[in-house]
Amino acid sequence: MDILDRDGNGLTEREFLERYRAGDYERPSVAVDMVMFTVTEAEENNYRKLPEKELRVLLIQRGAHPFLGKWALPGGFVRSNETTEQAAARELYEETGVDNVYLEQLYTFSDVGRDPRTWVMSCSYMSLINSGQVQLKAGDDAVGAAWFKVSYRLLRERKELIEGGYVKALQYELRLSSDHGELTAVVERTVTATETSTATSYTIVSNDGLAFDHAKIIAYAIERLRGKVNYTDIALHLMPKLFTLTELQQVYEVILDKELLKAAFRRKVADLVTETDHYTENAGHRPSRLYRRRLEEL
Amino acid sequence: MDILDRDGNGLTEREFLERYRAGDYERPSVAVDMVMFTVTEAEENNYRKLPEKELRVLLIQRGAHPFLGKWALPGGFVRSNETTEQAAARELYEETGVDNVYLEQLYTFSDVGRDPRTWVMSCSYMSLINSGQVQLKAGDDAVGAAWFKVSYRLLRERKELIEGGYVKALQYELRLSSDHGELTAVVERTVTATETSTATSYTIVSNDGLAFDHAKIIAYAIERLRGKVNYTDIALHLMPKLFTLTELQQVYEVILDKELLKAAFRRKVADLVTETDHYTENAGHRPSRLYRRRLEEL
DNA sequence: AGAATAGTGTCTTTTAGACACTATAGT
DNA sequence: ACTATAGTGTCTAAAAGACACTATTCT
Repeated sequence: MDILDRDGNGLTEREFLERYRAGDYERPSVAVDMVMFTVTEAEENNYRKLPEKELRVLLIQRGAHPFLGKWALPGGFVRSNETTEQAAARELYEETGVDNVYLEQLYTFSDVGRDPRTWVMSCSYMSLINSGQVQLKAGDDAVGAAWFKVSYRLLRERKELIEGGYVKALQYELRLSSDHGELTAVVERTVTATETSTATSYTIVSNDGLAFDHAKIIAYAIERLRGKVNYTDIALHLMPKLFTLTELQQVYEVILDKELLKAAFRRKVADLVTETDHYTENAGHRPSRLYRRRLEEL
Repeated sequence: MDILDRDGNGLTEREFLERYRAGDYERPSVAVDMVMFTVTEAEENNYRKLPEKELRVLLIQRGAHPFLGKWALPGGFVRSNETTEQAAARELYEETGVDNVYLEQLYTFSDVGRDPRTWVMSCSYMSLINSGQVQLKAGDDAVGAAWFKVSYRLLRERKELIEGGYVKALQYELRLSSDHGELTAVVERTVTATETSTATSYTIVSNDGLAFDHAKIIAYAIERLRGKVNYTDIALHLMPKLFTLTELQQVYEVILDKELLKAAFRRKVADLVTETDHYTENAGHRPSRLYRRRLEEL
């Protein structure tokens, strides 16, 4: 054994690890919180009109303190024999029974006091579930879970010059609605730029009905989703196996909260999809070709 | 007090919290690991030639087990009265004496066994420090810290069709060099796409000289940096207060490891910078206008 | 003078935006 | 026949790529 492998106490790594005892300093609990998105269709009474798409997020009504009765993101604590990713997949499966869906780590929230019980950090994940994979049990009150329709809009914009830089504060209104009522929160994203730094922080300005700092996490997830929609095929994970280009466009529109031009949209997604020989039937208009997500690489 | 505010045990939230005792389930330690980038200039013997820029990352040689003698990212444990962000800023200041620099959370790594001592998650941060802010003490062996030149290149690419999808594996060679020698690692990014999901994972294929899973963290940071350079002003945080457009272009080139066209580059960064009335002097050629980062919003 | 970089003009190619036109099943 | 959507063609505007040309200082 080389002398260089021994530390200041003359121990080898193996000896060191055998003797190692975790210190007594305080450790946080680490939870995963899941922002699970799906897209659903509103009912449409006109037989030939297409139903409108809605972006929805799953929330669970808390049956215990703290935030008793408030709505929270599904989540749970990470166990010592799993990664945060595995914990997220586990929670996802327990909550919705779905497996093998798009899952992406978002951000680790660690504000002091974000959980009134004890020191808890939240490692948040976003998952995209296609509407076919999970059946929405409307009014399934038993489990206290519901899919809330998402609206996230710029409310106010403030720009201020400070010494050697500027502060830009954007307030967004987050509105979540379901049969169980409507939850509203205002989340502010503040960008502080100085000579040498740029820092972005999120704060909850007002919050009616959401537990913990979950308004912030949902806002962060929506922003990530909106950002990625434009340069990845992420939105395709929200589609069923077969879909029309108009349906896909509707999903883009509901995510971005913005209307898109048909011709330009079709050019843009052309190489994200593969056409099939199937068509829609029994609509009150010209049938539409069905596509699927392109899996062969370009 | 409304009856609805009481939980199954008849407790109000205040009563619940007063009685709350953290459970005995195991908790992880949470560390922050800092990927600190800066750009330095190589010496140039020809008086009229511009010195080449180099992207560098700060590493610390471990003086204790585990990974005794290996190089690691600076970092430390998060304390219960601070956020991960504050812990990151604290580590940054302790390590380099700089303050008020660009800081961005990257990803939380939680692989089981990533730290042989105990259960440790790493919340990683990237910081960009302008070369003027921190003086590189070359050969300052006392603290066991050194700035390593970064090279990160695609080594191998493998694509494979699997049942209902494909797997794409990209191997990158990470090469870090300084007066203290050269460290090399190969990191693989694997994208697994199926009908309903797309998952990306990183693995360390080989590793010579880096501690823990830090090769993975550095690779992740470089990819984030490369991605953001194209659509944000992030690279400007690596510049001194005054700089020429050619210097800025060199920084872009060293980050992207790719040559850029001058005219196109200047158009692209035009509204990220503000021109000043100052010029470089005593170069063996035409003087160059100096710019600073644009802080007034567009 | 000549080396080396600074800075601009302009042509081409690509991409995005805008909008109009044609096509077609189903009641 | 008419409604509502499907799908394409084409013009324009903006952005990116390519390259050549002129400008300027210091040794």
